[in-house]
Amino acid sequence: MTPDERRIQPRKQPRQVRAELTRQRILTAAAHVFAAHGYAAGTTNRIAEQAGVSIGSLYQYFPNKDAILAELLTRHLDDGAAAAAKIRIGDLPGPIEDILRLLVRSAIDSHLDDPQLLRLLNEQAPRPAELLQNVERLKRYWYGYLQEILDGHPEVRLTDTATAARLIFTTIELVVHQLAAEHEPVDSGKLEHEMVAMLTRYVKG
Amino acid sequence: MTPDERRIQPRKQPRQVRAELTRQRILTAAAHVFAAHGYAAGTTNRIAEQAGVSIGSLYQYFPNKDAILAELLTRHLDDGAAAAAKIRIGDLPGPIEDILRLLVRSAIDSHLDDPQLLRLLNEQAPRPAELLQNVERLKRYWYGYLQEILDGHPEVRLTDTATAARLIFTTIELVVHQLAAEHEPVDSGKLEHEMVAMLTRYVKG
DNA sequence: CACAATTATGAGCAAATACTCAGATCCTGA
DNA sequence: TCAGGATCTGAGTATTTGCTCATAATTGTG
Repeated sequence: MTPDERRIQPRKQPRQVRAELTRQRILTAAAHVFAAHGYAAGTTNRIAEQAGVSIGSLYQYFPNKDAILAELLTRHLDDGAAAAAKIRIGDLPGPIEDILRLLVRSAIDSHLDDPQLLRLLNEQAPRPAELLQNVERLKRYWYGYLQEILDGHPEVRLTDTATAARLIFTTIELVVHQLAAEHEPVDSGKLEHEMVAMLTRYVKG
Repeated sequence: MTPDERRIQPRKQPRQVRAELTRQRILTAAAHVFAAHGYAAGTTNRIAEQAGVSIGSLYQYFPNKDAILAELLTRHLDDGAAAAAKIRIGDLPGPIEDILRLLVRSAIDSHLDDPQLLRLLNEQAPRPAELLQNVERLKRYWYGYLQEILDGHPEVRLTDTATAARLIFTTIELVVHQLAAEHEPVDSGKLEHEMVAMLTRYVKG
């Protein structure tokens, strides 16, 4: 076990239901606290308190504060991967607009429940190297996947599909996060409509 | 002087050149340190050290850590306002593509020098209320300004120009930041080209 | 030069906070 | 039922860090 892993791996595997419940309560509480106070001000004691659990219990399942955030981030990444897999199923051509709409909607859906937290994960988290690699890997996967779609779709008229793929992915990710978390959030229907319009017109040339 | 102001106002006005130099060195150092370590881990002592100045001197010109970041953010906002003003001068119609290119290029330019720091300012900074209002105000200004352009330009075919303005502004801001700061930054020429293409096709319907 | 104002210094304080550990409590299997 | 393992507790520790203040050095001025 490398020192880096030790920073993230759970200290103890829960063996009773009670323990697993505690773990979940801690994670839920952490999500709330981080979203409300930010990472630095989201203290471990505060998390424990919000979870209705002693600080000692918290450290029985998470070796340090980073690990808690890491777990939250991992979950989000898994969700992203699942979304990617789901979309791949409906791979058969179909209008490019529909594909883009799927992507946009999936982003909106997965970030509508707790936009504050997701922005935090995306931006404010001090990520250990191992996790950064995961993020990087998933992002690369998406870039490649998107480029494949663009390259293979008859409606698409783009020369630089590599740059386009990065642009599209980043636009969806960031803009949805931002506009959904803003002081006066945009109507998600309008957002979807305009965003899909923008991307569709873009790729169709 | 309200307590809120006291948190931001410089403690002392420099009266000798030496003092102004010190102030500048502190700000430059802070930009480096914040960009390299993030806000929380960018300690005041580290900033002072990087500036080659004692910690006491730092606190002679900045009442607290937030004030340093606030100054950096204010500068950035001022740059943004200046860019807006400059663009307004060339207001006369012209192809919408040129206008959009101006916006995109201005964003790229202003964030190419220190993308790390600028992302930080945008996202990670714990902002005192007063500053948040400034950010909010400038953003609103941009939204309104962009919508005006869209509404008044003959080439533009959009129904929901309000949402479109928010979408365009946010896209430019965030995507430029992100892609310029990414592990393998995009070529800024390509980025400009694709981004302008996307926005232009969008607004032209 | 003298002397006051300005600027610089940095050891150290107070507060915050991540994290530990020795012991109490609870659960389960035989 | 009950022993032993699993889980929980929370006061306390070690460390970090924003910030102060008494003192020293430097600069402008008459």
